[in-house]
Amino acid sequence: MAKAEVPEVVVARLPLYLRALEYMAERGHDLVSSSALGAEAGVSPAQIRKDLSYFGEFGKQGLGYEVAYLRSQIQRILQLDHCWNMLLVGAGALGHALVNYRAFEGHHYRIVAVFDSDPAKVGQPIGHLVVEPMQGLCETIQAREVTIGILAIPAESAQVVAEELVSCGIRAILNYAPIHLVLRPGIRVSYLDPVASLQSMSYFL
Amino acid sequence: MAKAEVPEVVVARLPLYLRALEYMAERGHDLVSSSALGAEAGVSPAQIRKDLSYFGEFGKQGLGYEVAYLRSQIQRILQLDHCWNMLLVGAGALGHALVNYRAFEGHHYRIVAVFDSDPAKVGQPIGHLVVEPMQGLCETIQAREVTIGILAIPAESAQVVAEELVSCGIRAILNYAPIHLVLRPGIRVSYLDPVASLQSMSYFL
DNA sequence: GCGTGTGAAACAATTCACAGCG
DNA sequence: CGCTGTGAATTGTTTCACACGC
Repeated sequence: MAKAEVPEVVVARLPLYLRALEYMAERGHDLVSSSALGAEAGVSPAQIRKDLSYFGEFGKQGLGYEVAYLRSQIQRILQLDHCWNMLLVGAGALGHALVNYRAFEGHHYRIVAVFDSDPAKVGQPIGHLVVEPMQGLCETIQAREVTIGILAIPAESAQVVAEELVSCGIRAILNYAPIHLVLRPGIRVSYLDPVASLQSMSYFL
Repeated sequence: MAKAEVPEVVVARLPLYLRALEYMAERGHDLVSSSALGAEAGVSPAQIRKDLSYFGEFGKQGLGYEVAYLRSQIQRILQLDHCWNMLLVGAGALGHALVNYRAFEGHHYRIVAVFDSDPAKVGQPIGHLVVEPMQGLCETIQAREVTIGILAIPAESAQVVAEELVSCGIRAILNYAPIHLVLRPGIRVSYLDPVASLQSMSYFL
């Protein structure tokens, strides 16, 4: 079976499977069962099979899944067959870490420009890029076909900047600012807030 | 009603409410309704009321919630009334950003030591700390009552280091390495992987 | 009237268990 | 025989809707 409404949780797990498959490929595995993949990804075998069944039939009964094939199929489903251009707002310590983060390149994501509202930071080199002033935002987004914005700025300015990104054509935002963004429907936002993660763990300690 | 099994999703939302309450307090709000809080936190009013009802009755009928009171109650529930000592492993660009991240201090989390296996990095200053060699890990954890470990290291070494942390008494891990950690039950792990977040957004673009 | 707190209803996600195929 | 793919059963989560108190 293919198509139909795919729950978001299912989509959110596909990257975990992909990651696990990459490690198994490195280790030279050709075939993998849903149990083995589950052990590697931290998910139950039944869940893996159910999740994959939303998108098609990728396994061989009695054998398991071909690592290389399943990997390429998940990449296709997640639209990872081309490189995504991203733009970063915020040239602080986190911004530096993100520009220098190697895993983006290895996974077809590329930060093509860095912006900051602080005039003192504009012009400074950061990795292979140079910090640009906010005025150039829209032009860069449109000229370089940037679809994803990364916010590494304080919560105070995040909403305003996010709106600006969206008005320029950005369709997804990776938000490191600890604030909920209110944007028009259809715009995807992912939140990465270490404090929130820590706080929910604190409950269980 | 108090106690009973609280679902993890509920606990995971409390930090969002707390964050929203902090902003409302800054803006001078004394009272807030579940709808207003929901708008700020990106959650439905009914859900907020249901979530809070797992822990007690915090609101006033016809009025809403007292911002300061609800805030203090959620802090209490999440055990944020004392400071949590954390330890960081990995003195790369991300490690630097984390040590200099101001929001930790403002929320009763504190990185008390940084470790790295690279001899070239040991001894280097990073923020107000100095990078230490891995041998000192256990001693620091026990001497300084460190309960949370942060992994900002490559995936290859994350499992081994995580096991070491756990064997020294760490009870929660904030994991930036893109790999699923297998640890004994009771150890909490939060995963923060920007690539995984980006990949699941890519599906919808 | 307004907004909380909460059972009951609706909906969603996960696990079970087994037919079917290599 | 082993392991996938999948309906059915179970379990979990969210929304509804209304009694109750301010």
